[in-house]
This record gives sequence, C-alpha cells and structure tokens, in this order.
Amino acid sequence: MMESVQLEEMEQKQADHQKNSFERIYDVVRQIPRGKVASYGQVAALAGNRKWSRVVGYALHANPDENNIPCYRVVTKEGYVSAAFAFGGGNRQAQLLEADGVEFVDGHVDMEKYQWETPWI
DNA sequence: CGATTGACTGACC
DNA sequence: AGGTCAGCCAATC
Repeated sequence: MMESVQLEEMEQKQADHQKNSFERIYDVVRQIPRGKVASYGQVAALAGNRKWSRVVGYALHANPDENNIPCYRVVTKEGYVSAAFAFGGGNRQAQLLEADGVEFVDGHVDMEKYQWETPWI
C-alpha cells in the first residue's frame, strides 16, 4: 500500500527528472511561433527556471535536432545573436529570421515587436 | 568523478 | 553610461 504509493511517486519523480531541462527547453524552443523570437532568459523561464539562461544556451549548443529546433529564433534579450552562435556567419541567421518574417535590422531584431508573447512577460 | 566552461542575465561599481 | 562581477545548472573534458 504505502510502498506502492511511494514507488509510484518515485517512478514519477524519476520520469520527471528524466524530462529535465534539455527536453523542456527544446519543447519551448520548438513552440516559438514563426515570425517571432525568444530570448534565452525567456526560454529558460518557460522551461521552468529563469536562471537556466546559460543552460538554455548550452542546450541549444548541443542542439541534437537542429531540424526541429529553430535555435536561430533564440536571441539575447537585446535581439542580438550571441557571437559564438553566428553559425555560418551572422548573416545566416538574419536570412533565417527574415524567412520567418522577422524584420532583421542592423544585425538585430526589434524585440519590442517580435519577441514571442508569453505569459511570463 | 571533480573542475571547468558555456549560444546569458542582472546587479553593482 | 559603460564595463566588470557573480550566479545560475548541467554537460564536457
């Protein structure tokens, strides 16, 4: 009785633990609508913790599914892309974002306009 | 297995 | 106003 409950909880906890930051982060990033961008902190907040901003960066760096994970839609809070990210040249991202309908101006996007609207803000 | 780093951010000087 | 510092968590070496 109690044991089974405990075991169940434990399993649940384990399952939850398995679906940790990375999966949640990927899930959030995947949900970024076309034509919008999100900041690392935003994704982190949606993933569960604001302080995961760096982890978000790391998760995107690992980016196991760049096909399904539009990392280019994740920018710094200023709308710029991290220097280390400039994959294939900063221009590359501008192209991808413009293809999404995001206005890319002077190497950065207008966050006021294109930041993904989320409940956290 | 411990130390380091990393695609960030916010606060402080 | 702008640069520097520290903090956060997890993956990598």
